[in-house]
Amino acid sequence: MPRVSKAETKKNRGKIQQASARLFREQGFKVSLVDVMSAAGLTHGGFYGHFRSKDALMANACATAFAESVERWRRRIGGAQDRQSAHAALIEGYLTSHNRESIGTACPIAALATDVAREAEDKPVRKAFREGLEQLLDVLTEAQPPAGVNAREAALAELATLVGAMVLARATKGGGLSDEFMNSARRSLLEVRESPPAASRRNRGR
Amino acid sequence: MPRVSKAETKKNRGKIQQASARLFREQGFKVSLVDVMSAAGLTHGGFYGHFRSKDALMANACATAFAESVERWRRRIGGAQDRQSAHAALIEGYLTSHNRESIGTACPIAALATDVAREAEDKPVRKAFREGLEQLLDVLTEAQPPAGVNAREAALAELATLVGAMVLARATKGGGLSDEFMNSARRSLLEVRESPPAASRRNRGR
DNA sequence: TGTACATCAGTGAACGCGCGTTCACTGATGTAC
DNA sequence: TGTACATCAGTGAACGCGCGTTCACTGATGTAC
Repeated sequence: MPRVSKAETKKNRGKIQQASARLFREQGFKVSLVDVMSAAGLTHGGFYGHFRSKDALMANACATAFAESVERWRRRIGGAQDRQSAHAALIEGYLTSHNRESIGTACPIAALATDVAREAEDKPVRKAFREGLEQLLDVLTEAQPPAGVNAREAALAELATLVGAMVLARATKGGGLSDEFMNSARRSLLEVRESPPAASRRNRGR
Repeated sequence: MPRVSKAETKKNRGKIQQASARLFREQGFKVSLVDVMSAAGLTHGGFYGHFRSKDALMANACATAFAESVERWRRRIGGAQDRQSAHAALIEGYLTSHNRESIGTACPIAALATDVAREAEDKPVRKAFREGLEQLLDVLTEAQPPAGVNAREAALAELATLVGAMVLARATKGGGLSDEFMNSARRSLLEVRESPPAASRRNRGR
């Protein structure tokens, strides 16, 4: 069993990344290395052949999870006709019950932001998280309808609403409150910017 | 040292509640009972004279933290002249750098929602969290300016934005992004509902 | 009010368990000839 | 292409440590007389 081919080793590293990206999102960074390695189909002793420490894995798992999400978000706005529908696609794609249940494959911000906030500021996971977050923020900024003066400013507030609604929907899962959060947030985000703005409504008699 | 008076016992219980409400918010439920008891000025063995289990303490700490917050929110809207300024007082009181730093005494939703979501649905902490959240939601609903059709619906989306912005501001603390989240969320929440609505702006020539 | 004693709040050692990390070992892989 | 052997990816036991929970013990408190 020991001494596996280079291709196999690379595959094993990928399995550890995938397993940790999923398990950390699902259960937080408290997941043990034994559990991560076991989910990757390996024994725990080999871990340090792939990563320097658990801290390093946490950062790597963050980057892996964000890469997935960025790709998914880009695919969503890529399939839209204009910015308005790209914007709606991101919001409607985010606030789904599927994302609420499948924490291990969904947004790393909603899953890990609180855990990251508790890590010391010099830990590598904080940098990986910030960089990934900036990328998702860029996608959301690009998808802002042109009405707003400052697209980044609007995207920042929207991201807060999206993440907050998802976190609250998960914490209240099991009661009606959970759906209420997702529906209210979705309506609030779509109505404000997507309905004809007041200025043009004033001109509708023209 | 052992066998303390009944008044002292009650005080000790209060110290455990305060210590756990603070430490759980700061570091999550992973804080050990040794650390909680030590922060309360006691040794760990005596814990089970006050609470049945760590699960019971988690629920109790949640309730304690929410009680504090509800009182604070009610005080804020109580000091306001009308609903519009009560609404602004809640938002401006929430999105402060003081609340961002002082996690142990700030909003239990922003501090614990993700941890609560990871607990099994039959754990007592989930019920305590849901009940506390409903109370804060009620205060925010009462403070909604009368413009909106559905005050609860508006409050749900606003709470998502508030909690999301705080969670994101904490996770990105140390960079400029952190302030950006708080400022964007504050402006977004105040401008939408507090600026004169389009209808009345159209009538300003009257 | 004073005395005798049962109660029980808090102590600290101990329990079985799981954690992150280290390390001697194994044997298939990859390389040098 | 075939052979000999050094390399090193993965294994599993072990390390010191901290966890939630239990429990025998202590001695001041609270009560019965």
